[in-house]
Parts: sequence; structure tokens; C-alpha cells
Amino acid sequence: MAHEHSAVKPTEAELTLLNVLWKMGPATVRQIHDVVSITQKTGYTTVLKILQIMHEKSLVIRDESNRAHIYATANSQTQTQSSLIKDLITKAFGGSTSKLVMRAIDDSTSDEEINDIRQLLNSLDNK
Amino acid sequence: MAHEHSAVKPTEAELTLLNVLWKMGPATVRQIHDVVSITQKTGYTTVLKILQIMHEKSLVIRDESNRAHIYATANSQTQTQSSLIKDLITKAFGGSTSKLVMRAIDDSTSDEEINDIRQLLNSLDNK
DNA sequence: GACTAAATACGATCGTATTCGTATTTAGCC
DNA sequence: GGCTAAATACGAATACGATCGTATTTAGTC
Repeated sequence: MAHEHSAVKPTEAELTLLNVLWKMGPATVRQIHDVVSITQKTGYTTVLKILQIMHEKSLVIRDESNRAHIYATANSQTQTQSSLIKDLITKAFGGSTSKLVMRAIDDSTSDEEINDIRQLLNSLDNK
Repeated sequence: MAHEHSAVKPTEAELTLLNVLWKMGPATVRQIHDVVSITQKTGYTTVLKILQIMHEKSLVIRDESNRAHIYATANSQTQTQSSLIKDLITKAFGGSTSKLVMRAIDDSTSDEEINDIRQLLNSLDNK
């Protein structure tokens, strides 16, 4: 039951809103817009429109029982990340996960990142 | 001198052509189209047009000394892969490389991939 | 030097993403 | 029950990517 249907790939603007929802949890358009507005100058109706489109695409679900609809992500962050990674591996790494991992590791700059990855690999050995 | 200017992110169609060029080396539109045609039903002038746009964007360089121009990638495959990974990490992993690596590893299905990654990590320890 | 085959250049069309202005709906309040 | 504030719905404008038809250029051949 790992993947239901490899959900639709979100666009860039959609991904921005998904990130907000994953962090905040279910929220109204106003709440989402307030957060987005901190870093971007996006109009309220723009956010609304994108959420409506995402709803059509089933990228989000919404509770319409109140006047202000409450939106929530339809897929987990993990599922979406997996979907995006898979897409990149296919299109830019000839389908090889290890090539992507190698590249990501090679590019790592901070010691902290490298330590995190080391620990990750250690825990992998215990499987 | 690792990165010159974090080159423009190629679109999907552009990435397809870049993949061909990285594999074939410098080639004419006809040669590129012949290869692309194996897997896709894309018209000759479509391939030509995309290459012209890529040239404008400096994603490719071209030798115009002959009638049939010869196109070549402007950036290495590695540079481009790094750029695409970085973009994904920023937009979908909160800037955390280790999160992306973890997700990629968790998603790995084949034993072969997992072995490749293990070896990768071993060689990492020797640094 | 004109003809022809094959290349490039140009521009129009279509689809989708993004943006936002305006119209409409809704629910509480006096 | 009408007024108002705030929400949603709708549709138009813009931008860009992808596609391809047609026009033009080019270089060799007779």
C-alpha cells in the first residue's frame, strides 16, 4: 500500500502552498495567504484560485461546511517528495537512484549535512 | 571554480535534448532528431526550434561554420544534475540535502541500487 | 548560373500556469 | 428583512513551453 496512484505532480506555485499546508496543517485561504504573504507578494485571489485548481486536481481536499473553506493536503509530504524525486531520477539521472544520491552527496557542503547523511547510512546497515 | 553561474534550469523538452547530446556528443539537428524519434513522435522543426531557443538561453553552443549547424551542450551533465537537485532540495525538502538523500534511499527498491549506494557510502568514509 | 534537396528562420497556434479584477454568495448584525 | 464585511466563484489577461507549417537560405550539381 506504499503508493496509491503516484499523485499528480504539483506545479511550482502549488508546491509552495502545499509546503505551507504541511507545516500549518488544515487552514483557510486567509491563513494560507497570510503565511505566503510574508515571503511573497501574491494576491489573495491568486492563492484562492490556485487552491481551487488544486482541489480540482485532487491535490488538496477541503471542508466546505463553514463559510470559509478549510483546505488540507490530499497526499503526505513524503508521498509528494517521493513522486518528485522519482520524476527527477527518470528525467535527469537515467533512472538511477544511486547516481542521484551520489550527486547529492558530492554536492553537500556543510559538515552537518554530511554527518546527517553518515548517520542515515549507518542505520541503513542495521537492516 | 565549481560553478560558473548556476546555469538556467532546462525545461522538460530541453532536458530530453540535453540527454541526447550528453550521450552522443556534438551533433546536428538531423542526428538529434533521429535519436529522439525512436522514442517520441516529435517533428524535425520542433527539435530545431527547441535547440534554437536553448542556444538563445546559452544551454547549448553551436558551430555554424557548416550548413548544418553542430550543437553541443554548454554545461556538463554533472553541473546540470547538481542544479536540478539543488532546485528540488530548495523547493520540496526545505533546503535539506540529507532529507532528500534519506527519501531517495528509502524509496530504493532494487537490491542492486541499494548495493551501489552502500559502496558509495563506504568510499565516502575514506575521505 | 539555374535547379534542387536539405538546412535554418520565422511566426502562428495550442496548452497550461499564474495572476488578479470583478461579480456573486454568504452569514451575522441592527 | 435589509446591510455589510468577507468569503467564494468566475472569467479575462499574461506568460511561457511545445509544436509545427511555411518561407527563406544555402550549397552542391548539371
